[in-house]
Amino acid sequence: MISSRPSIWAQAAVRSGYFLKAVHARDSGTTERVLATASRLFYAHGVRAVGVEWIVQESGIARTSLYRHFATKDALVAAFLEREDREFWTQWSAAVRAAAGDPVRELMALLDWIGRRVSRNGYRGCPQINVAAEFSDPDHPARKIRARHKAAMFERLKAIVDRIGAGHADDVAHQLALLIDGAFTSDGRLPRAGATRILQSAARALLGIHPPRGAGSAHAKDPAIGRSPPG
Amino acid sequence: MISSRPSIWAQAAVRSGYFLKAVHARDSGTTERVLATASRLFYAHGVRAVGVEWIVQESGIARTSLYRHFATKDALVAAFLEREDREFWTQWSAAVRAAAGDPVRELMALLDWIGRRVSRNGYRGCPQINVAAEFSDPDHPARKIRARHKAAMFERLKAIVDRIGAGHADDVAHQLALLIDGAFTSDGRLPRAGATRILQSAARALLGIHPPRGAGSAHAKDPAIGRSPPG
DNA sequence: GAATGGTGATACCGATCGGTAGCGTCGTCA
DNA sequence: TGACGACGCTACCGATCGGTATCACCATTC
Repeated sequence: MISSRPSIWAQAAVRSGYFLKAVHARDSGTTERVLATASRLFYAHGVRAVGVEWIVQESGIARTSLYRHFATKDALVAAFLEREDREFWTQWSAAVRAAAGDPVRELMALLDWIGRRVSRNGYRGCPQINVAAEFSDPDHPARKIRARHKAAMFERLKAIVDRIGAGHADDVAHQLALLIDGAFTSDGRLPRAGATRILQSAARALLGIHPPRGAGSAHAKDPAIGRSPPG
Repeated sequence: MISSRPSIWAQAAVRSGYFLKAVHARDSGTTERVLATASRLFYAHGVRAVGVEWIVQESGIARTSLYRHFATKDALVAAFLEREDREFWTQWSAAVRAAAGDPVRELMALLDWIGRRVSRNGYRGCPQINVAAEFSDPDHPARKIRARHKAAMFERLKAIVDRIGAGHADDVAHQLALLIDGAFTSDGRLPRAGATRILQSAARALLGIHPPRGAGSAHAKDPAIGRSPPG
């Protein structure tokens, strides 16, 4: 591989959701099986470290069937990231919902969720960041999905900061995004069970909010939402 | 590649600086040529995306010579990260030196340097983070070098925060590290020429420091230090 | 002038890469 | 019962992977 991958993504990606082949009517969970296995391996080991044969072995689906559902390995990679993106926002929304109405509490609930997320066993960072770093072509689907994902995160943070009414909302939203992306790449460096505290107190400082008079850490009331996938 | 790489790093790495073969007396810059080329390609495209043949072509050094200086490709990867580590701290120290004595000004100078660093053309994130993400084996040299690098960064930040005398020094140091790692992965999302402002104002908020009365952004006086490599 | 040692060129190794062809099987539906 | 579609299996493709063996060349050193 002497040169970087050519920019053929743009044309091809136009069709049905980043190369995902049309799902056939009688499909019985094969697409899901392949995608679930590939997602797990891609996240745990990195995209380029996982060969198609490995996915075939682990999923129990035939190589030929895999290629009936995903035109190329890159299509599988794109589907992985799209799926992570969807699940991430689902959980984000759920975290916020518990505190809906009060933007400060929403933000705290969000950071509590992220703090727990990055402290999980097997957490290996944000898949969007990790995978995008493996490809240098700016037109590669992974790069585009990451860009969209991170732009969406900024917009959501910006909306919360706007509702809180702090000054320099753009800068503060960027600062919150830096904190969160930093947490994603922290790789277990944050103290055990301290990630949430560190994130929340940082956010309060950035927003100029004094911590509640009583207890030290002020968690969101609702500790639920603790499902799995990475982010 | 069905299974992850075996953990053979530990034993082998004992010898001379992560696999780097003994440099021969009459060596005339060949090691440097290879390492410089490999570093550039690894950083720009990712380690697994760059084959040895590519490095051979770009460097103009024979494949056999390359393997006389580096026992394996992984040795080259480790040497790349070690070198990035050294250059990073050299520049870090230089950035701090301009404001030596006043820890707040040191921190501001540091963040100014980082803000400019991540805004450079061709900046593609922190090589330690990027490369470590490509390997799942915790014993891989890349993982260990990253861990050491990031631990060192925390310690340096902690020392500055201690000198400033803010409360919760550990938490604040972690928060600064999150900001910086977040900036490293920001991939051009921060506003043009605004990275430094955003980092510095965040740091002041975290430290409870009011911005200087006069101008809005309060850069470190000394805009020098602008050399190249990534971080 | 011989020994030494770093270099380059070529040719090769086995393994794995992403991806495909061909064929047989089985379940569903008309 | 026959067509159809999803699937598994085997075997294969050319390309590239990381790494090595061999040998000739050339500069330095004694």
